[in-house]
Amino acid sequence: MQEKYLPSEIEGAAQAQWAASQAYRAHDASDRPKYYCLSMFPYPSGKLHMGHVRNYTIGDVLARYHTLRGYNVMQPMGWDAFGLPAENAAIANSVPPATWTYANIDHMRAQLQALGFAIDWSRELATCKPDYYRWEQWLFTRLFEKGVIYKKMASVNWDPVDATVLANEQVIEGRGWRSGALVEKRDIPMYFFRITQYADELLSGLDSLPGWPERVKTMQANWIGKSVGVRFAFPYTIDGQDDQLWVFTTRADTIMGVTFCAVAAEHPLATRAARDNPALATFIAECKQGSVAEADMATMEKKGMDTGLSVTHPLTGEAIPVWVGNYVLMSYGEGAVMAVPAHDERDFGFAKKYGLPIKQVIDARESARQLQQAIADTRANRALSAEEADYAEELAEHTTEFTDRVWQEWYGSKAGVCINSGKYDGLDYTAAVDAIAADLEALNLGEKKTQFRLRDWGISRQRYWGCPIPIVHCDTCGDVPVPAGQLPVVLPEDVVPDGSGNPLNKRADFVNCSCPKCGAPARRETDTMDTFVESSWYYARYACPDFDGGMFDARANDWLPVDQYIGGIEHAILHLLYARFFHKLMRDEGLFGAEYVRSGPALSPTLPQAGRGQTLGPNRFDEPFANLLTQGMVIADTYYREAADGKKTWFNPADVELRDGVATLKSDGQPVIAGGTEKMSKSKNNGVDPQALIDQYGADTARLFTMFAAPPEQSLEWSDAGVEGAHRFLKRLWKLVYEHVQGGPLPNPLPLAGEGANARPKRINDLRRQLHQTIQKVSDDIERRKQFNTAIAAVMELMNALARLEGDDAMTRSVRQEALEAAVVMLAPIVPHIAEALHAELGPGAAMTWPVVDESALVQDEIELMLQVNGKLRGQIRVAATAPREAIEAMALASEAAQKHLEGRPPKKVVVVPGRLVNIVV
RNA sequence: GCCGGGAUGGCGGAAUCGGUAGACGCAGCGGAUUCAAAAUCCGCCGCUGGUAACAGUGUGGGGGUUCGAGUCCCCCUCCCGGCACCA
Repeated sequence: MQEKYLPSEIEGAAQAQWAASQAYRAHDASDRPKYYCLSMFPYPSGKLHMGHVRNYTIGDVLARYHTLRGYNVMQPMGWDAFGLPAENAAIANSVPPATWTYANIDHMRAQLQALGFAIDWSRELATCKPDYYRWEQWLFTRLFEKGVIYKKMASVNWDPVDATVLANEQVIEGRGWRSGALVEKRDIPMYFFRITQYADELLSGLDSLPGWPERVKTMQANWIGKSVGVRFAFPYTIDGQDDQLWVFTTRADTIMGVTFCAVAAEHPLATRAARDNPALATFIAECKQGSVAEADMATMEKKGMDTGLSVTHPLTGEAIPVWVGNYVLMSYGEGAVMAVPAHDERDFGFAKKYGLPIKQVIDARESARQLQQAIADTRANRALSAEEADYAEELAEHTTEFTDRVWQEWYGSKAGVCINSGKYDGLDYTAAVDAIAADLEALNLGEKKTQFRLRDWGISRQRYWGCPIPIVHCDTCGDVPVPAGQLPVVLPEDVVPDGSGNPLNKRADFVNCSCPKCGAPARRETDTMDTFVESSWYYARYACPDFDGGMFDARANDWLPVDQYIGGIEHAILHLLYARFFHKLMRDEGLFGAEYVRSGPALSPTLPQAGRGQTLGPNRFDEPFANLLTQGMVIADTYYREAADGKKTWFNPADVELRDGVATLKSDGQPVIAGGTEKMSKSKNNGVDPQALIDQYGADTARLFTMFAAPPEQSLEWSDAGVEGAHRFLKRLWKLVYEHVQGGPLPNPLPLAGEGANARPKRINDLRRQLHQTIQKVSDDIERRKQFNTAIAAVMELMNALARLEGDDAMTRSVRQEALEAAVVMLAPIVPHIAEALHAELGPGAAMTWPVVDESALVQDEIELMLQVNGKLRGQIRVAATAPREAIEAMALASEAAQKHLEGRPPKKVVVVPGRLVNIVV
């Protein structure tokens, strides 16, 4: 055995051996339970960044752990290869996006391989390849014919100078990123998926996902935003025509307080009013400026203008003025809202600004008063609990008078009763909504309706580098889907975009075609699909990436669902919701989950086992990802210098030297300014190149540090010193094994486990107890808690104890062998290369299996309890592990520490928490 | 603006079900080894007072529940993620 730990040597050898033996090939036919472990595939941006290293190491730890536990593991990898950055690179360097993308993929694949991930590379796929996206096009045509996909107008950001559609991130402070032109909203036709048709199932399905983080499920539920309300109309007559203005509200109980309506700038009423109102026309044009991003809409100043038109209140018959509001969106709901300034904060602000009337119709004070009366009655009978007293106090704050001067929280409360509302006076929220909905329905002017915040998914992109939408536009036949036999519609790869519109429009060879229905000359659709479409089904294609007879074969049934999905928290809503939606679409198309004909032996489905993570129930094809782990960002320090004109130059932390709290640039020795710790990014130049790390310390050190520095779900702060600490641990581990192996062969089997503990010295039993406690903890940390930093810390503690264990007798050497063997296997998921090398040195020939806990090693006769007096720690007592409560109490009271702090006072109460502490209350 | 998270020593973090706050690692300090340095090994290390024993104090800020709160409840501040065309 080598005395020195040489990472490059052992890592190269291990990787070569894994490749030669196809060690990580997932077997389609196996009698072992399957474990499908998937990390979100990367966008091939050029180089791997630390976020990737972290993501894929987490996945690899779980994959390797389950392999050691006897599962048939599949861990695939691929490329989310379509997208905007390739077009940006093309504009900057005049390279076709395809060329750039394929070069990046080759580079990043090599980097992933250097990190030693247990990936089945035979399943690799890239979404920009026709053999992948042809099935996306095929599914599109089926869904189009089924009506799941439809066409409608939608708003986009339009750059009038570059004559191109901009992504939201390309709009900076209302201007195009390259041209600097003021961005406008423009309506263009787009294809939409009817995701709203699945809204209910997407919402209720969250309940079948115990293996998902609660916060992700909450975010998705809020995003879907199911609300029950009333859709109703304000009738009006204009140009001698009777018509109706429809709105939706969740606060129908406040309908008697409507003092105006607001419509979107694009609403027909607004357009009609602007016809003979030039000022309004100008205002409407102004509303069309700016980006379509919701965050911008929500934070901008709320502006409006009177249309001069009015509609009739359906219940009171009053004339209600109609305003145009820049905050009302045509694409949301009806493009119009009723405004109740007294009970909606936004309406209140708007009314104040434009001097519109505010009419109170809800009195939350009344309900507060009733509750207070109830509390007073209770008080007369008994004392209030602390909780009740709190509540009473809170209620008291809600009894101030209504005033139209300042908004107060309780104005928006649903916990009130109607006032100033005629026949509805005195009704509470539910009763008022019911009564009002019934009256509107009787007038044929409204009904109760369930509405979702979720909108249909627009997938048309006016870009080149994406999956072509397989539609042909024919003058006579309309939009005709490309027949299956003519798929794929291949994207030409020799194109260099120039930033002004979609270059596909200029490609006659792509655009010109004949109608599949009538054969007449026709035009091919040049919009491509949202790249979220590709990432919505790739996980299923990994089961059968080589299948060219259809989207999936029977192997998809075997491997789905994904047992563990790992990716960034930034995907909590969009990607994960779209993938869940797609899964249901594909299920309903019978692509998996239905009856199928299989050839060859089947996989065993994942066995639900205690503590083995969550497994989906009987409907295992309803959801794509049984368990989800959302990892945090990788962040690092930033440093910059500011030029006279305020322009900042950012320096990479690797080029900065820190001494006595002063940061200087290594190259010139002059100081730089610390700019805080932020997400690693190109713009702040604070990225750490994983390659440099691998070159200097090896892949195992990079993996160990990223797993040790923080738990997966938190953000991870980069630290070069911390990396060295991780490397030092591996060197210590190597040395411990080296010194042990130098001692020569040991008896087989080791004389340790089972009975006879009494015959062994205490230091041996103590070490074995720690060893088996560590096995227990590490198993639980990896499998259930998915918290690897504490698992590593536990093994480090074990190694520290082992280093302190002295003696060269057979017993000591045996326990050392047992501990080292177990430690090496426990670390193997995290640092597989060194683990493999050390395992070979410790137990020649034997295959690695996860260590088993020896329960007998865990037994303890005596335990230590903390002793508190009035909740303050005052000492410890040692008691027999089996001591009864009374004996513990007596010992505690008799103890010196207790006597000292009791100062003769009699104990009022003694709290005994078994195995933990004793608290004496005086 | 709305939705979801987070805040613990000089630093990253631990404390899993309300029960010893600071495991493990980094940095720092002291020592061993060395001609010297690097590497390695050993010890100390929240803050305040004290030679010490010990005492007080301490988990972003304010209030509360409890024998006991980093953990639960209410209010506030700051930071981060998402907001439908970045992926």
